[in-house]
Amino acid sequence: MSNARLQAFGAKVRAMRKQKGLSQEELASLAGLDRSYMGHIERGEKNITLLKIYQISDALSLPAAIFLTDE
Amino acid sequence: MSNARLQAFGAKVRAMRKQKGLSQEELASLAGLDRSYMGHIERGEKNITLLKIYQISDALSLPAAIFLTDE
DNA sequence: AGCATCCACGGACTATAATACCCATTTTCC
DNA sequence: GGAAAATGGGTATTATAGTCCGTGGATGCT
Repeated sequence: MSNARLQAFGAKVRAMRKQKGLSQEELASLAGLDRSYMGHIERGEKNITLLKIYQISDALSLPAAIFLTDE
Repeated sequence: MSNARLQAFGAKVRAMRKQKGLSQEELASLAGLDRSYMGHIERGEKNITLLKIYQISDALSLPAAIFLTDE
């Protein structure tokens, strides 16, 4: 599994996570996700489901929509 | 599977689909999905994956972000 | 050097999304 | 009222999302 849109999503997550000064493991814990899964997401290797997207956006206190690219 | 955010997503898909004057079957066909699956999505019964969200937004020629609620 | 933190990546397993059917019910329109 | 179109909702199977464990490499710090 690999796709430009998934990579764009993951890159956005990573950027926002770093902006908050969190490690992958810290964000994963906040979002209630597995640490290695968070790594796969940021690398764009997984086709994440909608509710997981919300778990991450909740953990970062950001609207979920900002993680989706326009194109 | 049932959840307020999934229902909100489905409601948005339905609203946009009707605005374009399409049937579930027509939209499903445009998006390359099964008609009954589209029904489940609109009713908020499925936790859709990111790439499927894009398939639907592409079919409707709308940005994917508009289907995600802020809360 | 040694220790700690962070991340990439993999394997094995479980849960569930997604596909492809089906039939019943509702809605639409003549 | 009746036919056709549109939708609701179920079932069974396959594909894959997601979990849980580990290993190794890179970096920084004392």
